[in-house]
Amino acid sequence: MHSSPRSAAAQAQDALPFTLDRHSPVPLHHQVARHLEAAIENRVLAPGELLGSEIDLSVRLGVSRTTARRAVQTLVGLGLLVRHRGVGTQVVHGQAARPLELSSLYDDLDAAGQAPATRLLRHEQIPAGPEAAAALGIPEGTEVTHLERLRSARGQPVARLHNYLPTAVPDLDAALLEASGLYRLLRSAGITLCGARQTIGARTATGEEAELLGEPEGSVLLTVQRAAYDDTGRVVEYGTHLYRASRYTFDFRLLARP
Amino acid sequence: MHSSPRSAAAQAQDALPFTLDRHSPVPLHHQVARHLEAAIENRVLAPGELLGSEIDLSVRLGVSRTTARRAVQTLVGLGLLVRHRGVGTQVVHGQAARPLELSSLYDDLDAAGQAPATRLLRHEQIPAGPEAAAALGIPEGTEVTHLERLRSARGQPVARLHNYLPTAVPDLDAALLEASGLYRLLRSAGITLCGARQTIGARTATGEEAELLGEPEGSVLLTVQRAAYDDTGRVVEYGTHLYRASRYTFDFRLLARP
DNA sequence: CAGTGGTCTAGACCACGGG
DNA sequence: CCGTGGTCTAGACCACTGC
Repeated sequence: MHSSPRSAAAQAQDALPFTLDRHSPVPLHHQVARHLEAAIENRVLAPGELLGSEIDLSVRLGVSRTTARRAVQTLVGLGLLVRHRGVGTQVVHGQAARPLELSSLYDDLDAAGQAPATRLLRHEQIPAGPEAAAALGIPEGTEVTHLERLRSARGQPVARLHNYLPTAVPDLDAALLEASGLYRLLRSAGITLCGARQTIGARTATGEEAELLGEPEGSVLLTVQRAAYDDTGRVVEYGTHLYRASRYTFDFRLLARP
Repeated sequence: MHSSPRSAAAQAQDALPFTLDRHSPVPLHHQVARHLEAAIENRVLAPGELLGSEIDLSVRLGVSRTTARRAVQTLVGLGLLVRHRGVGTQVVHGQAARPLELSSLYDDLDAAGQAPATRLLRHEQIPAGPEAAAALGIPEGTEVTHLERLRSARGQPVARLHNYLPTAVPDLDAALLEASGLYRLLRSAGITLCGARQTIGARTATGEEAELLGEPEGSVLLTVQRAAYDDTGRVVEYGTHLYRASRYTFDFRLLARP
């Protein structure tokens, strides 16, 4: 580590002359983490490269070791850095392993340039059936908001979406629902989703389903039931969806238990 | 919070008279987290119940606030506790939202009492094909270990599993492979998986696949491709699997990005 | 206003890994 | 051996909540 004239770690740190704003409302450790993340993203810090020690980092940034360490910890949690006791901290090899996201189909398609579109087939208040009631944790027959939507990408139907919301969400009109994803609208309404339980299966399509999705009868569908909850653990949305298996697959990441 | 004669929070804390072993190799914050988790699991701390403040907790346990806070933080990360500034920390409502695990099918079935069994159909060293090579990040034609297994539950076939390993794993014999899950064996061999990228789709079965799985030809299968990587981001296993959709669904949790 | 969680500091000791 | 990350402490100030 003391190879002359200067160690690789010291050189790596020289490439990080970013400044911190101590009067910003954004926490110091978060500022540090953001800058480190950007450096890794831009390959300023190459995969496998050793960062300087936490002590060095804290001294150079003028923060306590605890704060520097917390920033590093964040990136370790994101899978961008790896720490080895007695060795040091290095940028992870291979493609970064970003953690799982609670994805919105609309946003996913949008990000992939698939030109998503939505047709609102139903928007009503109905008494909750047994399945939706159980998933939402409310008594059967309670009034819930029910949505049925047909999602297309590049002009072709991809999915039929059924959603049940236990609370009436204001400002949830057809125009908005056809122009954006439901999760984005819920967030705008002040409902922050924290996670979801999800079940994926597959079966053949009924005649009605096949016609709606533009598939031959008996073709293969992916089925999804998803219950999304907020940060208090309350289920705020339950959906049961069908995807054309010929045009869609689920792609996501798993994290091992620590 | 100062209702006489004693606050609910104080009562809740009285139910946690656990002792800490300061000479144990297991960290204090982890001991605290384990005990808190058990208390929540056993409903000693009821959902929605307020814990005492972090200061109280640290004083009662005789640790610093930082240590107590770290334990609480762990459980917040696990989705068991929720914190609100100015209010306090409370046990999450509804069913606990345990985070996602990198599951082993064998262990999942075992835990569900489904009496899993494995038949080893193939175990060989072969040159990597284009798909496996790309997934493993190695040149095409490199020698890899290839496994083909048939997984059953309660005597009925459930899945056909193909696995590719870039390194020859010693002690990977038929007896072990038929008596346990692959991930458990890899862990025993010192390979610790950290996460995985996964794609789930569906299609109909070919005649050969249908026969192997005991399904009629043309029945629906769930398809899974999974690349598992270790803590350095290197892919250490690639698998492509088929599941009988009539007998299996994927059940897992998603966490929203923070 | 008092109490809460959120952040930050400047120290300390330990366990591990490499030279 | 020394440097690393892993843990822990005792204090401090702030922003937010509810009364």
